[in-house]
Amino acid sequence: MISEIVNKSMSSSSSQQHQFRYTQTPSKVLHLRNLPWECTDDELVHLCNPFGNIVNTKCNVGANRNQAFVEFADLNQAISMVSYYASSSDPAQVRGKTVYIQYSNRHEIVNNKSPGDIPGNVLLVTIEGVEAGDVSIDVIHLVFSAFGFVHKIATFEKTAGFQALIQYTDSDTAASARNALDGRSIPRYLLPEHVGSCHLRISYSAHRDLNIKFQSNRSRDYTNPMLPVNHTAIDGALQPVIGPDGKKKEPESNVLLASIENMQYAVTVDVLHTVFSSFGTVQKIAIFEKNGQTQALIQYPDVTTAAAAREALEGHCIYDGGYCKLHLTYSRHTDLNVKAFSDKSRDYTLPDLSLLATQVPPTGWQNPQSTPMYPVSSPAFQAQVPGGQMPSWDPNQQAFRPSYVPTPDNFPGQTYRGPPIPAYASAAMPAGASSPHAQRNPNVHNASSMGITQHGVPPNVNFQPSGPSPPVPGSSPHMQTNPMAGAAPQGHRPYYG
DNA sequence: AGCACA
Repeated sequence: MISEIVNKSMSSSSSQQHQFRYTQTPSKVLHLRNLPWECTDDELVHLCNPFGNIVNTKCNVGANRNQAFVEFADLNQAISMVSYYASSSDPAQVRGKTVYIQYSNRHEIVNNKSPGDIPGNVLLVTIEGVEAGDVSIDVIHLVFSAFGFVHKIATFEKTAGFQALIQYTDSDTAASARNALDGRSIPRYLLPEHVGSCHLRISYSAHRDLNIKFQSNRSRDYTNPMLPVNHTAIDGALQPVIGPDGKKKEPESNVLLASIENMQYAVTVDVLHTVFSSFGTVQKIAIFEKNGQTQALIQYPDVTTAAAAREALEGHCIYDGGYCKLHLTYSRHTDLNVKAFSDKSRDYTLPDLSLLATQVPPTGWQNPQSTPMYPVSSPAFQAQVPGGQMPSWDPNQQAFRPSYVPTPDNFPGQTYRGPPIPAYASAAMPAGASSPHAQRNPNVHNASSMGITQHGVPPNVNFQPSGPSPPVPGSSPHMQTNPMAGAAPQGHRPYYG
């Protein structure tokens, strides 16, 4: 007995713990633990209200969501509750669980509720890591119907990403869906193959009743089957097409979505422009991060060009050695809204005054099949694109780039490990000739010797558009013909697991 | 059963 006490006092030698255990100064904020994880604010209020006015609560706190804080208007009210249960024979309970109450070590509940935490019958769901086209409204409906009747769904795209408003009958249903799905992932088999993980972030919407005008591919009202159908939205070019194999195919688009795997090297707007310009005029480029993976949207003037680029580049690596492997799909977008000139985006369609003075008139891409799809010699690859194609903005023409100052530091030293040889002429370069080790000498930074002062072309651009000739197997050690081939088995993860 | 969160 005595030794126990001694041990305890010794083990709790830290002043923190000591204070915790013995000198809890009263606070009008109470800390409640051992709550059921389903505990609601209402239940907290119900429990604490008899002792005073509750001005704030914070529920479902902690890793197990089994703690809470309650703030009384007055310190004496908190004291009365603590002392009541300190001497009471029957303990405080929520849903039959004994709740342990003590003074919090803080004196107010701060930031109790962001708007999204105020319960309601409408959920705001952010689907991370996907584009709007990746998750159909039917999939969303399926997933969220598991918790109750879904009245309405409206989807939209915001800066936060692809979002959906899900309307349930009541906030209890909404809460159960939120509790079950927040942070979880939509099962892989319900998603297109190129989608990696896609986590749901769920908060409450302030909406009570969504105003759905049409049944369309972006909104549904399941309570009103008579609602007019927006056929253009449903049947339009954006509607997924079922391929001959019965699998969903994304509709073609003039905008490609590139997911870049194995991003060993920075992939800049310039690099992408270089790569994708081999197939036609690149109008706009936007680079962004989705779930830690770099993606880019590349806009061509027409679907045909985009299709040619996709066909040729799919599965290929920008850099030798399996680095920066491209996975291309069609985007839902048809016209990107990008900053004209930033490090993550470019709009090549805008007139550049400094360019117009000296610019060669742009010539449209004529026949991608009849000419080599990529320049044959590396240094001035940009200028040598056959067909007279001249982008309205040429990264190699420094004189025409008033606001663009190359910053070599953009390449972290440890990744910029070699001469920026845009070995774009894969045909002229035997597979394996460019061994990664030979090329990535950390001491070689002879960018300018290549005639390419633009920093955006990292080492050894050993790009191998297939075009007329098939890809060379084994040219990149890590290259898989089908990038998804190895991923399929583990793609099936347990439902919401 | 043991202190949140931007």
